[in-house]
Amino acid sequence: MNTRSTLLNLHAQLRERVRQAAQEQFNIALEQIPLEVPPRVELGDVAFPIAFELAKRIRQATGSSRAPRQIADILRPALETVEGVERVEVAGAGYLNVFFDRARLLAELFSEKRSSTRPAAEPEARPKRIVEHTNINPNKAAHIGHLRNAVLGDAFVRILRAAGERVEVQNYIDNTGVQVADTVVGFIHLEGMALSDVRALDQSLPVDRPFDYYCWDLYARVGLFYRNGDPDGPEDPEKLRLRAEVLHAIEKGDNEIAELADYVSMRIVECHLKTMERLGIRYDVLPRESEILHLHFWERAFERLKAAGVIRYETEGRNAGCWVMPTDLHLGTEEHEADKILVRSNGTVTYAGKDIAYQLWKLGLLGLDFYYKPFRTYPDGHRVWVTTSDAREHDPAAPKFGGGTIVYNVIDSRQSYTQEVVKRAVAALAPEVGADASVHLAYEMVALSPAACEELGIELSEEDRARPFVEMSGRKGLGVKADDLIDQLEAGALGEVEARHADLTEEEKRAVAHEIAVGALRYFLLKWTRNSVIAFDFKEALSFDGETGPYCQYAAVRAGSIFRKLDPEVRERAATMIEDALRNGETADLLRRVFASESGDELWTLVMLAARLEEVIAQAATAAEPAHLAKYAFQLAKAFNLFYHRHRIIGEEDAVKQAVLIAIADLVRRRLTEALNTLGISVPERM
RNA sequence: GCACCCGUAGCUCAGCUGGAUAGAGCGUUUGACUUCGAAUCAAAAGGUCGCAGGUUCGAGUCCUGCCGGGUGCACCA
Repeated sequence: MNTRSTLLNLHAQLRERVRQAAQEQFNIALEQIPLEVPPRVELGDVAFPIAFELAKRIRQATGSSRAPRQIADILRPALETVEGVERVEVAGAGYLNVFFDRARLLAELFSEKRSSTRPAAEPEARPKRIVEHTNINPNKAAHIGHLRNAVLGDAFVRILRAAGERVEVQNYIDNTGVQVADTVVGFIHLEGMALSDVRALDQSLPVDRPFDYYCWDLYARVGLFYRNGDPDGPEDPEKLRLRAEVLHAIEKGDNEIAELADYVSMRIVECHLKTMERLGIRYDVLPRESEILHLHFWERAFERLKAAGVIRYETEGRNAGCWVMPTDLHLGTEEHEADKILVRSNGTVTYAGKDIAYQLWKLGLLGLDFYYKPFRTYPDGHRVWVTTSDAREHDPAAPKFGGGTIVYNVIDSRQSYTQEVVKRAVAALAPEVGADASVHLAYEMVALSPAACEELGIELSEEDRARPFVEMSGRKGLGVKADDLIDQLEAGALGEVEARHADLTEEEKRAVAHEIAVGALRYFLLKWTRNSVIAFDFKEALSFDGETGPYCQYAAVRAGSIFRKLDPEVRERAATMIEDALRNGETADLLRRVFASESGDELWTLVMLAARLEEVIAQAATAAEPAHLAKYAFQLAKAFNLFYHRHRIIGEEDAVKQAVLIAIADLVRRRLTEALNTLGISVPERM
């Protein structure tokens, strides 16, 4: 188990007392004891609205009614004797409001010197969770929609790890799909290139227009090519035949086209990983679709699906000759079939089928495994592995991948239906594992605001202009490339840094600008909840003011600068005094006096907010919603900025008050930094 | 047609398993740098939480029905 924080411990004790008291006083067994934070600090630090619930239960059990306030009064003594509680009040219609011993709690929180290195006790012993994210088709440069996926997935990974979980990160590579085929069609039929030509071209490209950028444009040209130059025209069956040929050759393998496709796709994967590393996003393993095919994962899954009666062969009707999985997810109509086709009448498997096989492997239910070889090593030594179907290439040093207890798939909510099919198929094959082991971590798309389209020089129809957003389209080359956006953010941040810190070296300035750019971008993508469509707007995304990453970073930097300038002796004396309050009642009384003063409530509110970090991380992990943590980080930064504005720490003359201010600033600095790190945002020394 | 998601301040969005007087950012108006950094802070204005019922001691939150918007329902991935 993870080391419990001071605050969570107190919560647990209070809940237990409520449970006992309800049992002893009213003979009622409570399953859940809701605990809430009162709207204002004058109403206490935590509140239990449990008397209302008990009033109802007592009436149901005995027929006699008791006033909630009276019930709360009876429960009160049980809470008052908990260590760390100063007093308990009954308020409103029957709330039990608990007030903590501020001096004691501050001292305890201050002494938790663990910050970001807090060891989650033996995560190795925890059941493995797998998070799959990024999953970009390897045929063109990444755009901001892909970034939302990767940043969301990566933040979630960090949140799980902060909560003490063991996590494996996978990035699925669809290297044999239609989109790769399209780019390959471009090289062969539009450019007239063979593998050697593509290699030479790749070598000759300028750094600011690398291979993935080239393919971005080429892919858009292929889209036009299929439609004979008219973006809104019909697709030409003759041209589509070229795609089918290429796709077939890729799937078959062991030929020149497949080699070309392999070069293109893996070069693009390299580009994607480079882009993602700019944002601090890394992976453990890259499972590839080519291996799912060549190592016959599908055949194994197919046999089991047939044996279990999960799928059936259609002999008549529209789906004659296909293997389908019946579903009741929606009703079938003339236009739409209710059943999901897994094997086409020509014998080939659909995406959903392959995904079922892959999901079974991820859960350790398939009974087959990939071979693995190293793909690349990050500067700190962390290695990413890629799958291979060639046993001779297998590196025995490879860790054991797959076999997760819970698998989170970070995938666009537009794929909810397919994900539901996959989940149900797995649950039908392995009822002991069930549907809950497969989690679709769905999120809404990133679209473009009309203003963003204008800035990109995209012509909008009357109709589109009236809409709140316009969907991006890789096929049309319509979108904001990830690296372009990061470049713009870095340029903007560099300008701000230069204006403030002319004394830094070029290298230092660029490093700080990079941290700010990453902070801005990651926060921008995380501040929205998952089911909110992001209408991308340049002005908003490039802003460093208001609810942004740099705002949060700035608060932490200011806190840091206090400690850079604070006399170490003063700091040491303050720490000694605060810790002494844990043992010495007189010292504790001195601290209590500070909290009882005019600004006491305001100071305490900040302490309680900072104390809530673990709770928020746990909640973000359970809800799989990093936005909760992002909102919290902003709230904490905002509260700190207010504190910073109202109190002079270094110049404070009252030694006791100064000690309290120092302890609070230190606590908030540590908590804010940890919250930001858990979102993948670092805090520079200066900015 | 069916399924899922969303309607909260001028705009963009929060609102944890139902809880006390519905909150932020942007924008608007007005103030605060001789101070540990103004990428900051403060104040003002801004709301029938889409509409109508229901459950509950209590509903922005849960249920039903409408209205409005988005997405999906491929022998694409």
